[in-house]
Amino acid sequence: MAKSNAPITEHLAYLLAQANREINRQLELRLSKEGVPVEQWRILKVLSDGDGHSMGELADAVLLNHPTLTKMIDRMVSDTLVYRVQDPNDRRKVLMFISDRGKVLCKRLNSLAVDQEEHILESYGDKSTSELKRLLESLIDSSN
Amino acid sequence: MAKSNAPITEHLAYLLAQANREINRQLELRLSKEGVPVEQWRILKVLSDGDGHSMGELADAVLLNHPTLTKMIDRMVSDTLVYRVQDPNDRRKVLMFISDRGKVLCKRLNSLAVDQEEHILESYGDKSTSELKRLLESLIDSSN
DNA sequence: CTTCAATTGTTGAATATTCAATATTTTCAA
DNA sequence: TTGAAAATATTGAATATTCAACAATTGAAG
Repeated sequence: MAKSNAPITEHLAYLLAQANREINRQLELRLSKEGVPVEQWRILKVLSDGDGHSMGELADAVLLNHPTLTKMIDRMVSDTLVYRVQDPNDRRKVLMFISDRGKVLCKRLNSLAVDQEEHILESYGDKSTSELKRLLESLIDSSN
Repeated sequence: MAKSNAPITEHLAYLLAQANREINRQLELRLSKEGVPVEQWRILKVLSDGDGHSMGELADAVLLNHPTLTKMIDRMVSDTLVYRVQDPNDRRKVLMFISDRGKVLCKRLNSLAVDQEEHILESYGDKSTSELKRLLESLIDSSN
């Protein structure tokens, strides 16, 4: 049974927030070399399969609320990293695509992100990393 | 070696963000019963040892930037959940204390938070939960 | 068919967060 | 002891996020 007087550092919610904050901060630092926020990297990465993704789909995938995504996409359209196309099959929907410029940027960002993953692998270890990933995936699964 | 074309769902940074978002959303939902944001629960919990904590210390502990914490504390002071005392030993510092009202509220919040932990234990399992906590702690350690 | 509910995306106002600058106090070296 | 640098917290302006309302389209029941 969980104790209600346990220090906050023993709560799973807190540990997740703390770990996320730290890892995200590191990634942010690397991506800032290209002046791109983490969320934009996520967007480019999801779109880099070349398919069209609706805003709703994209919002889920990149962990952003709809209005926040809309405004971020507005900026990225201005920067010609992505573009909107009305879905011909369902005209309520907007399909997002990555541009050539977006693809080029995404490649550079991917390599910065991989740098970080490798840095984590070094200091944290191969075994721990893959075990942690496995557990996180299963936690996410069990929460739906 | 990490692959730069790996889907975003294989990045540790992404899995952490996703898990954190989901668990935090659930906790938020429970705490909303008392109309309190997660960060305020963290603050009350840290202060509930009865000691005075400086703003800097508190900001670290509750994972908030200094200006954000200052403004949140302003609200909590208005609600008489906490109060400020100038540190007599170092007058640059402000020591934060929890009020009696804050303590009462904190108890109710703790039990909501424990509800959630127990819900996670049920659906995710005892073993996985403690193993995940262990790995998260060690990741955080290795990142400093 | 028509109408009403549901889905999808955007907007504007309200709210919250962040960045840079500031004020105060302490530390420490000259 | 003095003066410059560091540490601490707050403020205000700029930015970002969220909430609720909206517009457009589709789906589906009558």
